[in-house]
Amino acid sequence: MTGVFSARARGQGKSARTRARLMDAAAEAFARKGIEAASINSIAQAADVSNGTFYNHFRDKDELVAAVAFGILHDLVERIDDAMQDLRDPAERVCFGTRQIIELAASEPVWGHALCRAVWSMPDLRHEVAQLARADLELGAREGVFRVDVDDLLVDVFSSMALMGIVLRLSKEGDSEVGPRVAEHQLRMLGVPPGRARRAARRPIAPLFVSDPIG
Amino acid sequence: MTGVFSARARGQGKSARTRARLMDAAAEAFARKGIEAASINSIAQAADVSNGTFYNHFRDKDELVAAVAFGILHDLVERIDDAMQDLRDPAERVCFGTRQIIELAASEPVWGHALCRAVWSMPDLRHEVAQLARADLELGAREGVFRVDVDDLLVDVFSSMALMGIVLRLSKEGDSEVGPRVAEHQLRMLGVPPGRARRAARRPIAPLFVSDPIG
DNA sequence: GCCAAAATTGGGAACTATGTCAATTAATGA
DNA sequence: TCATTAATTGACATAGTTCCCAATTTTGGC
Repeated sequence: MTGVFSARARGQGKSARTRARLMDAAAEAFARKGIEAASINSIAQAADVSNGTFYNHFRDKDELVAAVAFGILHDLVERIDDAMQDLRDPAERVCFGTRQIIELAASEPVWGHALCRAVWSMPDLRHEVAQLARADLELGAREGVFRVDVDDLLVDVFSSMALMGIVLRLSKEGDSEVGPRVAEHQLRMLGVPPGRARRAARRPIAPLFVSDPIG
Repeated sequence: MTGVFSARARGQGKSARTRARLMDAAAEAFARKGIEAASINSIAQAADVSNGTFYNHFRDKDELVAAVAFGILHDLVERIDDAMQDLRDPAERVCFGTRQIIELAASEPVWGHALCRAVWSMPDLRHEVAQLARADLELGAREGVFRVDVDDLLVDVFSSMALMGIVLRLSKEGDSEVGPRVAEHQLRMLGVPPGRARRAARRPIAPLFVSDPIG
């Protein structure tokens, strides 16, 4: 069985395919033994390439972890986006997104942690994913529901709150209230009146079934 | 000259003093050659301790980096706290703290980055430092300036915003506006009316002279 | 206080993983 | 076909980590 990254890289150049093989092998190894315990050599071996080849595709292990984590995050975001088709209210969309990403990341601790670790070392990837929330923030601003200027800084600060939500959810400190409460704080920051923020953030949402982010 | 950590550990047990010596040697080596380039062996040697001893005090290099980074952060926070003696308004105190920590961390890129990375892997240390902001949040809530319940989650979310500020300030994306803008978003989240939040966050502040966080 | 047992700390050799590099092989295209 | 570029290889140097034993410190009963 060939993993998600290889599948996605089919038809692309050899370099992209080798890179994808490494990422699949890494995803498998990380999930099985944890990130620390999976050595680069074993990953390279599982991908049928030599140690040296690994370094043609990734600067170091951190970059590999980041690439895999963001790949999976991208999948999750797409899935959440699909599930949001019918939601029209920007406040509800924002809450739904934050709460789902927290729950999904929390349901896969290895990826949740990898993500939190990767986010800070790879500004470009972070930025790219953060922009996925941007559309909803701009929609809200246009409709006057959010009373802020939407720019890069706002998007990043907004994302950092969700990220902290993931960390709290993963650690024992947090329970299922984390998502709604983080979302509520986000809405308040965006200028939604407290009462309305509270109600929107606590509205029940259908849990998203997560088969297995790895493939 | 003996470093800050050793000075702080004077009078404590031998174990604590050895640990402090390692941290001082590490701080010095990190600042001089960068974190990557400073090997455990060279640090242990500089601390007059064998390689194996290092691992009696730290699980791995990351933990050492985190310990040093948090130690320095602690110093910075104390210094900021001193400079805030005269500020009585909770909103202004919060803004001052956030803006100063962003500027100070940004003035020491090595530590700024180390901190951002360490924060996510060391929940206990993160939590401890985050609590330093708690007093001001509670003061504001008591006085009715902040309209939120102050609890662990709020404190952590609040901290994550400042942390993102540090990251943005360190990367090229951010300029000197980062501090005020992050602080403004924090105040809005805390329930301060937008106009007042904006004014408080943009009030000029005296830059804190930073001699050298390392000692 | 004193001593023996237990726990912790220090030492350094052995081991494992990371990352580099010159040499080799595969792909491209004129 | 052959020249040029790109991708891969695996041995090697370096750094990180483990292990086990000796030395030291702490603990707890007397």
